[in-house]
Amino acid sequence: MITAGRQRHYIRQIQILAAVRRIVSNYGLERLTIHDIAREIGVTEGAIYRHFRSKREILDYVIEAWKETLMGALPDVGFDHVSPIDDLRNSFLEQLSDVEEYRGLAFAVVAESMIMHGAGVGAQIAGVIREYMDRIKSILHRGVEDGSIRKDLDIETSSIMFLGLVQTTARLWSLGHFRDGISKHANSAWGLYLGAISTKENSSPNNLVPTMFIEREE
Amino acid sequence: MITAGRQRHYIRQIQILAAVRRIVSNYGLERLTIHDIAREIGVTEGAIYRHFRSKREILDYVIEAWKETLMGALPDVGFDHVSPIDDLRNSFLEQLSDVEEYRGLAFAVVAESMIMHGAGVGAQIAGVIREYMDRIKSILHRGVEDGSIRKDLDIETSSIMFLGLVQTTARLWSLGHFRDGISKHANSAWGLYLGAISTKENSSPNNLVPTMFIEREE
DNA sequence: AATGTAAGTAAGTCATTACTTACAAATAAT
DNA sequence: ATTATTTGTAAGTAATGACTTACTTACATT
Repeated sequence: MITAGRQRHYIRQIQILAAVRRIVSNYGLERLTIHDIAREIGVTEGAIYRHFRSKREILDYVIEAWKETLMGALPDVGFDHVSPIDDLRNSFLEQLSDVEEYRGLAFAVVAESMIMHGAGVGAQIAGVIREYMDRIKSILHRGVEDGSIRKDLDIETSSIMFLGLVQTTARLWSLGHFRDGISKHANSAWGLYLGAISTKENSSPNNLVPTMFIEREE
Repeated sequence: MITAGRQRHYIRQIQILAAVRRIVSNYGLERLTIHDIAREIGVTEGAIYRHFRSKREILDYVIEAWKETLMGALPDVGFDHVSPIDDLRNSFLEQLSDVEEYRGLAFAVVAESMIMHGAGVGAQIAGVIREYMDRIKSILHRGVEDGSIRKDLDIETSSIMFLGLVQTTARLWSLGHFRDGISKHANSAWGLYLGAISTKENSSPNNLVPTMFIEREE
């Protein structure tokens, strides 16, 4: 993407964010260099430093954006109107649709691998994941209370299974493991998970349609 | 670890493998440099090149070792003596005990993040994972045939869930998400998975003890 | 004991990377 | 219209990383 001429500060920041996503998706973290980010936008290295003081600051920005996407797929705290099961299903499908949209690698996967890079970034991402898991757990608790989720479950384990199913589906898809779209698998995966956690009554798989395909800039 | 004096070729290769594990576990892929590998063993950089022609060759060796560990946790093909459910449970628990043993990061997790590093290594690891998944799927098929696993399951999805549960448990543990040992979670996780895939009769969770703790060098 | 080889070292080369600096042009403010 | 500020470039620097080279030392074999 070549962007002629000057651009405003906040525009460039967003362009840099998009460039980071594209580079990591297509070539991996190895090629995530200031040089390549600059080239992707059509600008020189120095220009990048007009908008971020350091590479680390760029990563902070990227992680922050990822966090918002991730947490945005969850219902707001204190919003008990919708059933916990529906909340979980919506979050599940929305996250996987995000993956498909960013075609290549979801931020979930990208961030995941950033964990291995330097203590600072890793700890930051671990924190986001912890926050996310806490929210999942609280939804599961609500489900236990209203009787839609089995009492005898270990909530911790159930939340891990949730995250694991999302991440692994995303990763395998990004590795080219699936031919067709991700949504077919998303539905089947949700059915499986639902069967594992729900009280017997509502465990009727294969009646689900992906609904939450939200718009996003590229 | 400082190793005085000369060592034989194959000894050094194993030491290098161990050094790679330790470095990645403790400091991440960023610090996986020839310099640091050499220092870890107590030797100079040049010496490393007596035993491997390139860094890539070291990674190949590491991936090969990881593949053997991974596949070694699965039953041999054509070995139908043990029930499919038991096969899966053994593989599941063995893998998680591997994680605990290498305290810090299992190879499963390490390899996972290597995916993001250069097309070559990524493709290689993707291949190993594909092979692994095929084996899991064939075990699941056997279970469907002998009636211990539900007919109505999507095998692909079920295998993803299996991998996801292992990897995510491993990753969260390595991120310091759990205080106590991993085995408690391993049992609870297996119970949850078993409940999701097995025909109703045998779904009795919480009656499992981790059995497969195999010895391994450090 | 002599000799060939395997294993090791010290000191490089060369490419790359994050970041800086001195200066120029575009845009906004007065 | 003049000035100040923002955004950009060209050309660096210092550090680092993979890999090489010329030379040395330990060791096994005959």
